[in-house]
Amino acid sequence: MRKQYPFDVIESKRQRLWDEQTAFRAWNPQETIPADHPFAKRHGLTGKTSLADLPPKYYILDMFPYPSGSGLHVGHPEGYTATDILARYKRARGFNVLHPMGWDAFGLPAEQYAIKTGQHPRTTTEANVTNFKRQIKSLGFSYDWSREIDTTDPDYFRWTQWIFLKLYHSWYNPETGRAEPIETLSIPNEVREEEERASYRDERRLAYVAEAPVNWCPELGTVLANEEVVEGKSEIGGFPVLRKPMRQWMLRITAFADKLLQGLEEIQWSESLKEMQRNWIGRSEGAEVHFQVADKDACITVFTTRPDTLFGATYMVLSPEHDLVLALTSEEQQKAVSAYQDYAARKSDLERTELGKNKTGVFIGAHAINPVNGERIPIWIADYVLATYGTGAIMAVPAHDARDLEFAEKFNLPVLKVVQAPQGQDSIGFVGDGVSVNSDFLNELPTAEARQKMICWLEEHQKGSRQVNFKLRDWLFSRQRFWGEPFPILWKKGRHHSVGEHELPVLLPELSDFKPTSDGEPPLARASDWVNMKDGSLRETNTMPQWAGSCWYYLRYLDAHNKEKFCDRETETYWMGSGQPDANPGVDLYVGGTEHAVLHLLYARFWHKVLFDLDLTSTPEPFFKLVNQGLIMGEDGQKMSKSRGNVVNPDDIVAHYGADAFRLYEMFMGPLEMSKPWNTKGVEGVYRFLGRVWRLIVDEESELEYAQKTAVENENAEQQLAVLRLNGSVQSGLKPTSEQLKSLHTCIQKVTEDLQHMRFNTAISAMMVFVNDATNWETRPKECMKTFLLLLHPFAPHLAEELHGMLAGETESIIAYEPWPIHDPKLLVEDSIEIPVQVNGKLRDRVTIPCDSKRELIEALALESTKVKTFIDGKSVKKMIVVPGKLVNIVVK
RNA sequence: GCCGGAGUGGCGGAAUUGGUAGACGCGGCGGAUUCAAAAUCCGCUUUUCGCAAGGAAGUGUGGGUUCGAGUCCCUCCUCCGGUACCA
Repeated sequence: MRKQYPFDVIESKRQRLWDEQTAFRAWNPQETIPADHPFAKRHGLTGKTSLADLPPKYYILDMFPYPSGSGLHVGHPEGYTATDILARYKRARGFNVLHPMGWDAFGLPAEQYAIKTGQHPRTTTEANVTNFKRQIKSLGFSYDWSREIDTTDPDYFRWTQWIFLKLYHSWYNPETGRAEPIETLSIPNEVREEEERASYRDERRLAYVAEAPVNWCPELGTVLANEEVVEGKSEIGGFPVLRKPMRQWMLRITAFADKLLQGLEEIQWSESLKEMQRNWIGRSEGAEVHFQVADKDACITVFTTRPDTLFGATYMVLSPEHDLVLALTSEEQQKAVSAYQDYAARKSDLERTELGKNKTGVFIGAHAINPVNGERIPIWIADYVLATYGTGAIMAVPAHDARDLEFAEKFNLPVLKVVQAPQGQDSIGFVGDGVSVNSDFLNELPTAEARQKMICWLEEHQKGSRQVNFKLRDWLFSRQRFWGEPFPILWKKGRHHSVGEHELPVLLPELSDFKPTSDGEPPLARASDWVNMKDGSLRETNTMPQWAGSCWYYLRYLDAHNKEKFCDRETETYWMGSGQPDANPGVDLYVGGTEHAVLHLLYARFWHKVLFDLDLTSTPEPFFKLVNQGLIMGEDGQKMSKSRGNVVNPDDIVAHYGADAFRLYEMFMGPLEMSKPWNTKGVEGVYRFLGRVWRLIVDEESELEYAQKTAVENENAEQQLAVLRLNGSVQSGLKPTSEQLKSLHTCIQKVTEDLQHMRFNTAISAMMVFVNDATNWETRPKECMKTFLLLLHPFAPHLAEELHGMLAGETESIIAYEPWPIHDPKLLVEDSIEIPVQVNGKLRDRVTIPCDSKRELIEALALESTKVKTFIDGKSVKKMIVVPGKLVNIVVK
C-alpha cells in the first residue's frame, strides 16, 4: 500500500529537532532560559527569570505507567494523547506548561520474574523502561524529558523515605485537626517510665507498628492492603487471601477521613469518582451504646446508626475475634465457642464472601442488659459481625435489620417490632424510616426525631454518646518483598527508631535470591550483613508498597533534580498555583484510568494533606481537575487481553500509519471518558484525512520526484524532503474570499470550543469539514492554510510542524510556540438564513429569510409556502411560534 | 441488593439553554480515472410505501409535561463500572 505521505521520515525528523532544541522544557522560577529557546522568544524573556516574569502556569499530568514487560498497549496513549493535545494547546495560549513523564517502576512482576529466572529486578526494570520510553517517544508527546523520574532511582526514593520519616515523626492532633511534629504531643504526667513514654509516643505516630489481623496472601508471600483485596482474592494474580494476625507498619489515614471527605467538595472530579471515594471512606453517623453484662463486671460497647430501635434489641452479637469473648463465655459454652472461633479463623475472606448469607453463630452463655428497658438479652458470637468495623460488636434488632432477622429466624431469637412501616408495608423486616412504636418515650416519633431523642437520652444517662464511624481502615504499609523502598527504620531491643535524614537513601542490599527465607522472613532478611548493624541494631526487612512512590511523584516533577530538598518551595508555589490568584490550586489536569479511583488517588491525597499540614506543600489538595479516560476494548468489543488475542500493539499502528494518525484516531473514536472498541479501519479514515491535508499543501509531482529519489538514496530520505514543492493552488498574498474565511473561522471557533471542553472527537470532525471544503477551493490562500495548521498541530504535531516549516520557512518560530488563532465573529455573520417551518410540530418546509427579519415578515413568509399551505388548508391557525433564528411552528386546528 | 454511568442507522459516534435527529468517520452501493488493479476523486446510503413528486414511522419500553422531547418528569427493561454481612 502506498503511503499517504512520508510520515515515517517526517516524524523521526520532527522528534529529533524537538529533542535538539529541548523544545518542551518547562521553566522554573530562577532558571536561566537560553535566549534562543522558543519559549524565551515567544515570551520575550531573557536571562534569569523570577516568579513574576513567568507566564501563568499550567500543570498537566498523566498517571505515570508501571513499565511492564509487555510494553505499551493502546490504552496508555489514549490518556497521553489527550493531555498532549491540551499541553500543546495551552502552550499556544501562552501558558508555561509543565507536562512530565516518569516510571512507577517498583512492583511485583519484576520480582516474580527474578525469582523464576534469577535476573535482578533492576535489570528487568531498566529494560522495560527503555522499551516504554522508546514507544512513548515514538508518539511525539511534548514531555519535558529533563524531569523524567523513576521511583526505583535512589535519588528519587531517598525522598520517598524522607516523607515516610515525616509521617513517622508526626502525629494527628485532634484539637488542631492537623498533622503536627511528634514533639508537640504532650505525654500525660502519670506516664513516667521512659519506656512507657516512648511507647505512648510510638502509638500515636502517623506511621506506627501494630499487631493486627492482616490480609495474608500465601501465593504472593506478602500481606496486602484492604484496597488490594478484591472479593477475597489478591488484586494482582487473583490468589486467595487469608486473615492472619501479624505485626505490620500502618499509616494513620483514618485520622484524615473527614478531611479526605470534605476535600472532595473543592475539586473538579467526576461525580462517580468522588462517590467511589466517599463510599470507600464510608462515613456514617450514629451512636455508641454501652450494654452492661449481667452478673459480670464488664461492658459491651456497640455502634449503631439506628439508636431509635434500641427498644427492639433482643440479643447481641460479638465478632468471633472480640476481646471480651473469652472473659464472658460461660463454662458450659466454652467448648462450642472456641470451636466456632477456630472455624471462623480458618475461613478465608473468599469463603466468607461465598458463604455469604448462610448465618452461623454460637451462644456464649452470657447476657447483657438493654440499658433502655433493663431487659436481659443473650450474647452470641457470629462471623457476620466484623471485628474491623465499629466496635466489633452489635446490638441486634431483628425486626428492622435484614441480617439480624435472618439470624434470629435461624436460631429462634425473639423479634420485636419497634418501627411502624408506612401504610401497606410489613413492619417486620422494614429497614427504612417510619414511626417508633413499642418504644416508651419514643412512641409516635418519626425515625429522624426518635434517633436524636435517643442519643440525648443515652448521653444524659451516660449509657452512650453520639458517634461517627468510618469504613476506612488504617493503611497497611509494609510488604514482605524485595523490590520496593526499604524502610528508613532500625530496630534495637525490640523498639524501632528512625535512620537519620542525612543517612538517606537507605539502599536495597545486593541479593541473588529474592525468595522469602525458609522461616518466612522477607527476602531482605537474607542480607544479614545489611540487616545487622555494627551497633547491634537491626534493619527493618519489610519494604514499602508500590503505592509509596506514586503518592508524591507529581511534586518531584516540579524540581526533579533538587539534591537538598524534595522540592523547592518557590517552585512548588508557582506550579501548584498558590502564588497566582487566577491559577487552579494543584495539578491543573490529571488524566488516568479508573482503576486508581480508591487506591492511588486516596493514598496520594492523604500524603498530600499530611505534607500540607506540615507546611511542606501549599495546597490542601493535589489534583484540582481529574478526568478518567475510558477503556479501549478490542476489535471484538471485549476487553483487550492476551488470552483473547485481541490486543492491539501501538508499534504496529505507528509503523503502518504513523504516530499522527494513531493519535488522531485515538481521539476520534469517541468521547475520552467513554469506553469504546478499537477498529483499525477507523485508523485508515483519519490516515486518509492526514493525506488530504498533505496534498492540500504539497505538490504531487514533487512528491513523485521525492519518492523516486528516496527509492535510490534511501538513507537520505530526510534531506530529500527539500525537493518537495508547494501545491500550485497555495498562493501567498492572496486575499481569501469571504466563503474561505467563513469556513476557516467556523473551524477555529469549533476547535477552540471543543478543546476547552476536551471534546476531541468533534474538534477533529470540524477539521475534516474544513479540509473537505478546502479541497474544492481553486486557490488556497497561504495564510488560511497556515492558520489551519495551527489548529491541527496539537492533534497531529509532526505533520503540522513539517507543513508549517514548508509554508513559513524553517527560520520562523516552530509551530509549537505560535499563538493560537482567534476567530472573528464578524466573519461568521450571515445575511440570510434558512429556517424550518413546522405545522403542529412537524417539519413541512424550509424558508430562507434575511437575518434581521421582523416577526411579522417571518410569519408571512412561512404562511406563503405552498407546502405549508397544503397542511393548513381548511384549518384555522390558532397560534404561531417564532423562535428568532431557529424556526417557525404553526399551530392549526 | 445498593451507588454511579450508558442505551441514537449495518458500525464508531454528532446534535449549545427543549427548536431541521443521524454532523464527521467506517462499511456498503454507483460512477470517474486505469489495459487492469491499488490509490485517488465525485455521488448515494435510517427504515418503509411510491415510477416520481411526496408521504408515513423513527433516538431501549410504557406513560406524562409542552406549540414542539434524543434532550425535562415518572415506570419498567438491558448493558457497563464500583461496592457489598459496614450494624
